[in-house]
Amino acid sequence: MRVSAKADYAVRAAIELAAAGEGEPVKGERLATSQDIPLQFLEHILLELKHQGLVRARRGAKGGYWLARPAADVTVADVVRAVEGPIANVQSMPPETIEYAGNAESLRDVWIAVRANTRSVLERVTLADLVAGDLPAEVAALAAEPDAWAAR
Amino acid sequence: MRVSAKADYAVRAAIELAAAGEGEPVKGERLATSQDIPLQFLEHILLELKHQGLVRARRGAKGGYWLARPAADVTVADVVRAVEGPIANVQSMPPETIEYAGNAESLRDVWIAVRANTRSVLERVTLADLVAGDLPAEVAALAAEPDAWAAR
DNA sequence: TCACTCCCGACCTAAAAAGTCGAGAAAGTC
DNA sequence: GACTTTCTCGACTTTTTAGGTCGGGAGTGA
Repeated sequence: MRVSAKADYAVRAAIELAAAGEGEPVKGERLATSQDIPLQFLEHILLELKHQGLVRARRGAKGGYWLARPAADVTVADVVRAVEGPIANVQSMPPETIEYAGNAESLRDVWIAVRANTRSVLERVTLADLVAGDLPAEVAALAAEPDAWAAR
Repeated sequence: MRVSAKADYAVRAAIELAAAGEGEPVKGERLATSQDIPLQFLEHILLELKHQGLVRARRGAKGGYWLARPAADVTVADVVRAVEGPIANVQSMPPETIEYAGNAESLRDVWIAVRANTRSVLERVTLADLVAGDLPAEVAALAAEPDAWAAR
């Protein structure tokens, strides 16, 4: 039940790319320093994002990375999935494929519900939202609940 | 973004205990076979549940495990937290303690929202609900969405 | 051609996940 | 009181994942 450093890094790097806009490519090094991410690790992450078609890149002087799509069309879920694969698995199996014995039958529905609820946040927030600091109402409402900030 | 085998095992074992009712203690071996969990691993899990006050146990012939509280008072979140600690962390830090640089500032709110949404499912479902196969309306509704079953 | 920057496989280390072993300690039974 | 049963619990192992590092190669622009 946790978000890996890799996924967190990936989203932050993507946010920086979104913030940079359509202008010129951003160098890996600048992404690394502005978000305080180990450069060589970040390069691998950016490469994965590129392979997944989220990011484009050019080498050489004036090279760097940029978003393949408008920031408003890229959700946090897209970025997380690009580096982590499918969201919210149980024992590294997607919940809908698991068979539970007898009494535990309904447990599957619980994991499904958790996944659905997770997606509903991650698929709704775009990189453009994040850069603007203006999250979708439903998400903002969740984060505004004082109880949501309690450590548990 | 995944549920560990341990947490899954713990919940399933707890469900079996809930299903057994207030009668006599259930042996570890029976829990292991009915839910197909490696016995010795399960014993460690049950011990943790005991240490967290969720379960009680007695040794010897006629010994076994039982729930310390009524099944309707034990949520899935209680069980998961007993074996995994706090739910939904980023880089093993609770999201509310993380500082994000500049453009990524709002990302924290996203992780907070994800956690809140996860809790809202796990804290609402009790072991009694699971045994009855009758989940709370909000959770059942989430699991009923056809889209929730799509692998992603 | 040269400096720059991404590309990418190989490698590494530490920690976590998942599970096993074996001795011991309480509880009930005969 | 011996015996059996069942939980207790620390130590150990094994496998996988997380989170990196290294170093060469290859495309790009000046």
